[in-house]
Amino acid sequence: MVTITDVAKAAGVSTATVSRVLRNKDAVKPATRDAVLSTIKELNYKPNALAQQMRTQETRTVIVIVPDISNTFFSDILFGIEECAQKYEYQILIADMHGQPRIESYYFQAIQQRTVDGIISLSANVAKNLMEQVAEEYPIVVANQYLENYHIPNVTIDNIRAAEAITEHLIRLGHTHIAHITSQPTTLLYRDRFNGYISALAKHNLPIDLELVRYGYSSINDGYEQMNVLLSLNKPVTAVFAAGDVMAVGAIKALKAAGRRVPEDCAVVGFDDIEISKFWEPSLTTVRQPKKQIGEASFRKLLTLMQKKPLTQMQEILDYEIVIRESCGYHLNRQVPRRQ
Amino acid sequence: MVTITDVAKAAGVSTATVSRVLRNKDAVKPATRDAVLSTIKELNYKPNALAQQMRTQETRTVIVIVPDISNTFFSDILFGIEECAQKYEYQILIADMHGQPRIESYYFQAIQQRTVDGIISLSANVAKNLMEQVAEEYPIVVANQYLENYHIPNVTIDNIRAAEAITEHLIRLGHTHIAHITSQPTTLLYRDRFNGYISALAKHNLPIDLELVRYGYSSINDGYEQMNVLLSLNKPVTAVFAAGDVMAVGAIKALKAAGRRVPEDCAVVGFDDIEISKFWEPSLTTVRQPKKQIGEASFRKLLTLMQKKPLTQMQEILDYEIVIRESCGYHLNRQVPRRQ
DNA sequence: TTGTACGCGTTATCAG
DNA sequence: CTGATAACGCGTACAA
Repeated sequence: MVTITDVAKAAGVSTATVSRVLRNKDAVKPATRDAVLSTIKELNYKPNALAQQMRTQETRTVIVIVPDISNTFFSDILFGIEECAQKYEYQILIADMHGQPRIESYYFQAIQQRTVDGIISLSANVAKNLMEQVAEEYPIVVANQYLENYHIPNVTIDNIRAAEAITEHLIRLGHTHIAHITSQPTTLLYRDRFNGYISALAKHNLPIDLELVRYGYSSINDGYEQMNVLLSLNKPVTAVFAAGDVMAVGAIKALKAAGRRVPEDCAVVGFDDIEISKFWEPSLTTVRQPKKQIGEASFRKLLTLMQKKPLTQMQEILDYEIVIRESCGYHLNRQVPRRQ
Repeated sequence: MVTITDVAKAAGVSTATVSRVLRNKDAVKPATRDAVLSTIKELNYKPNALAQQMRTQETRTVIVIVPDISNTFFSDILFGIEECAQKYEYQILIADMHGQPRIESYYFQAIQQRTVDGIISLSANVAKNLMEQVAEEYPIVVANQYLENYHIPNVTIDNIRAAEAITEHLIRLGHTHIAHITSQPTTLLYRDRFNGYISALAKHNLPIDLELVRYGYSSINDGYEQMNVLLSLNKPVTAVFAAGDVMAVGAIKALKAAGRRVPEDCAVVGFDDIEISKFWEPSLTTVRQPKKQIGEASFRKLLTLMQKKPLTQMQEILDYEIVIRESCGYHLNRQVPRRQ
């Protein structure tokens, strides 16, 4: 391995000068600079990043903790993060949790080992004490998710209002018996969406039937199974609000398998607006989260933290948008499905 | 920041002893070990990974270069890599190319900077000279992809035979006019699949019409557009072999949009067996690649390289499997669609 | 069983 | 403009 010392010797200068040429900052006589550059090329010298990082105490690397990278919702957020990071010459590492919370904890340790300068977590499932302790000392931003009573910077949409809005969309279409398929209520995110759903029903004086609220995790299969449970209840449900597009897709499959048409016999709406939603049949009415912007905003927040500048706001709330496609039945020129 | 020296001082021992306790290798008197451990806990000392890596000259980190992480095909391979890496206590970094080849080059540089111990590339789009030069000196494995005349270890299936097999499956179902939607022929992978397709047709004395071979990239939309081109040709096509499931899905959408039933009016088969394929309607007949095993095998190969052990075989060919679902029409109790 | 001392490859400080 | 030299935090001969 060729080091800076080798280059210095070969070029007949000191290592300091080579370093200066490399960092292109301090003044160096053009002649010596050229000499150094040519020997660098000649020896095919590559600076040892490890040594640099150790010396400067910064890695210019940020780790993003992703619950499940195969979900395009997360990869879209990631894209926003990466684009923004590139501008500021930061490198992004991706840590896929594969649903194992201990992986997140692991990376929360990693930052204490100085191998990254900051963390963006799209999960926030770490134990509260570890999270707060680490966040006190190191740059950490939580995106998409957030936690009650935590003092950790985060970026999200207003999940309560968004859930309320899409539920009201169904209500406006005439539905009065709307089911809700959601994920684990231990996650604040899903509690918010649930609350938005309930609040919309209440606002319109619709009956609230908690049996119509079904809890899965977040896979297609979970949506499928919970929809089957709903069907087995034999209740007059004419619409379903799934707290995520992936589960909505599963619900649609279950309905079709049971011989129900979507949206004619039962409307379905989702949440997130992932890539597949517009390709699905029927295409999905859903809440679009500004995924790329969530990514950008969270990186910017993290950058402020890493630069030790003051944070103007702890919590950043971005705008959502209701995307109306086929699965809600909006475009049908007919009445709401009759209750069974 | 608390360093090993701080711990040593506080515990009243030398840094060497602290280091020994940490690495749990050399003999240390139980009493002193306990003392050291308790002060470590007390001071909340975390070893600086950067310094460790610099000292040992290894990072126990491997980078995986992925063309597009939002494609579940790649995330499934990644899963196999990660699982295997964990066993050997290696860390995985994911580098998403977002279709930009220069990102791959960037990471090929990264290894020369010692920030990772090895590279697994699922892309292999780097310039040949850079690739070979780097591979000569550093541990590199190419998976899924491969290159002609390169001396770089790689793991794949036999794409030629697999393509031939699935084309023959269509032929056995009675199809004689089979189109092929594929990706850029600059990629050896797709040339192989094309060759398998041609070879199957030739073997069964079927006419070869190169106008029925359409080139997109690899998105749903590419499949959609190329299928529309095929339709506009007004040729008696009754089956389509798409060189990837994503494009197959696009083709199915185009067929449906044109009012053709799949598989009744036109059969479609894909390649890869990605997650969505079994959920799509109709579910996709395809070639299943052993994604997890590809991941595992490529990590194992890389490990051998990193340990500087001799490689028994440069090229590892894994088994594929034809997965028969709905889209090929195998389960229909009817004749092959009549040609238009 | 433990401590001393050196070096990993850089960058930054301080003289010159 | 350039060169010595001291860190950065750790692991490891070597000595004790």
